[in-house]
Amino acid sequence: MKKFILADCNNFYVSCERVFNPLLDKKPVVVLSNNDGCIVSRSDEAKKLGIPMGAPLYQQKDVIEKNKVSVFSSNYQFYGDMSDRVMESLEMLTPKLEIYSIDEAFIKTDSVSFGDVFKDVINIRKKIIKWTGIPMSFGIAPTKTLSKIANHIAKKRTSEGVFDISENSVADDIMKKLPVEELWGISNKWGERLRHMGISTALQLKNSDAKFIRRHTSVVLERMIYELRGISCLNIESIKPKKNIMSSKSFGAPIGDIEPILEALSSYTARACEKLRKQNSKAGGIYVFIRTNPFQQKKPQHKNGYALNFDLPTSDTRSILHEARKLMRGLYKKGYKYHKCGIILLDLVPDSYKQTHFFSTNDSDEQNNFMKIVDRINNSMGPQTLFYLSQGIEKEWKMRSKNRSNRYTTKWSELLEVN
DNA sequence: TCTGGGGTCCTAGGACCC
DNA sequence: TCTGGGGTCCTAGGACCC
Repeated sequence: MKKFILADCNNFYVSCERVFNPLLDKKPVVVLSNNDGCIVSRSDEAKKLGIPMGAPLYQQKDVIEKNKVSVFSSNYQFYGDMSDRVMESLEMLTPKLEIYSIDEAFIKTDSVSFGDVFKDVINIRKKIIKWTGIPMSFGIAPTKTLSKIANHIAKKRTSEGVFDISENSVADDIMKKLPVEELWGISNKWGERLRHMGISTALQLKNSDAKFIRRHTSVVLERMIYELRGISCLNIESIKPKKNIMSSKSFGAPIGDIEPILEALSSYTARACEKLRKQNSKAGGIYVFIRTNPFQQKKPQHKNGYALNFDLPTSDTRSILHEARKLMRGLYKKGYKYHKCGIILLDLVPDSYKQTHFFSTNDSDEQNNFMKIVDRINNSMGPQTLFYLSQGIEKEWKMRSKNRSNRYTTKWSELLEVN
């Protein structure tokens, strides 16, 4: 019998912080998004205080101060490295793995007996904690969608962190009480439409007419119905190169002048190009955008974006920088306080892709070698060892990050000290 | 004062062709 | 007074995820 298992790290960013700082155990802890804007990870204790997921930090100041909640700025270098450790461990212990996000992976197994899978998973969970320090939950089911539900139950209702929802009656019992919006792939908007159609629980969706739903909504929901019935429509996906690569950030403070905006854009562009070369791709075009703060509707609003296709796909930071900055000069308007800008690399192709352009005189080998050297230096000596002057040196646009923990696992200078 | 960043997939509708 | 129909491809935008 084929099974899907969803393995999910509990409160991942908080758990990472706790690995190197055990004093945080059993205490309320939250981790913030970029720019210290929103709360994106909460310990169980913080959840109990009623701090919602995604809430802006400033709205929770009172409850945080009153309850002495520990607050951390995001530390993605650190979390990314911890994620690698967890995923590599899972890969060693399981037959087939799809890494779905920084803290989640689907496992597919063809094991025969139900009892064995459960016991195996309990053991896997123990090993991951021992090797990495990160607690995980596992949901076992005949389809991906059901494994999501099982995982949810594993987190909420079990002490061993593993739940199997393969038994039909068990599944129905749980789905009867599960609001339709809590399903993987359904959110407020769709939930509302379904409720208008008289469907408010997962069980009702499972038992509704798939063809009717397809006609009135979309193929996505039709597939979901089959998945809820235990008929697998979504398989394990192998690692694919990204189709788009984005880099964007809101500024540490609103900016009116174009120069710092161009610097910020240059930095994001350099970052995006690094990611591009890391997955051995070239970009066929770019989209550059800029906007004011949409939360401040009383102030003048401006939002603009523009796409450009290259003559030939490229991964050379220098030429992409040049085009991106040119686009930005066209997008920017004087008189606004801008809040965020960014770039998306589009139409990615493998870098082996060669097509000579009739008028092109580019020596692309020379370009590739130059970029390879830059990447190698930055990889071995640390990010930003080499950077482009257009990224600026003062960096007044730089994001806020008041309470970042050490990059314990990726920086020699920030190793944990034991006294 | 302060509201994340980075992705994917699907659909509708326009452009274009014969 | 009358002005085709059917197919494909592409793009923008919506919705969703973590």
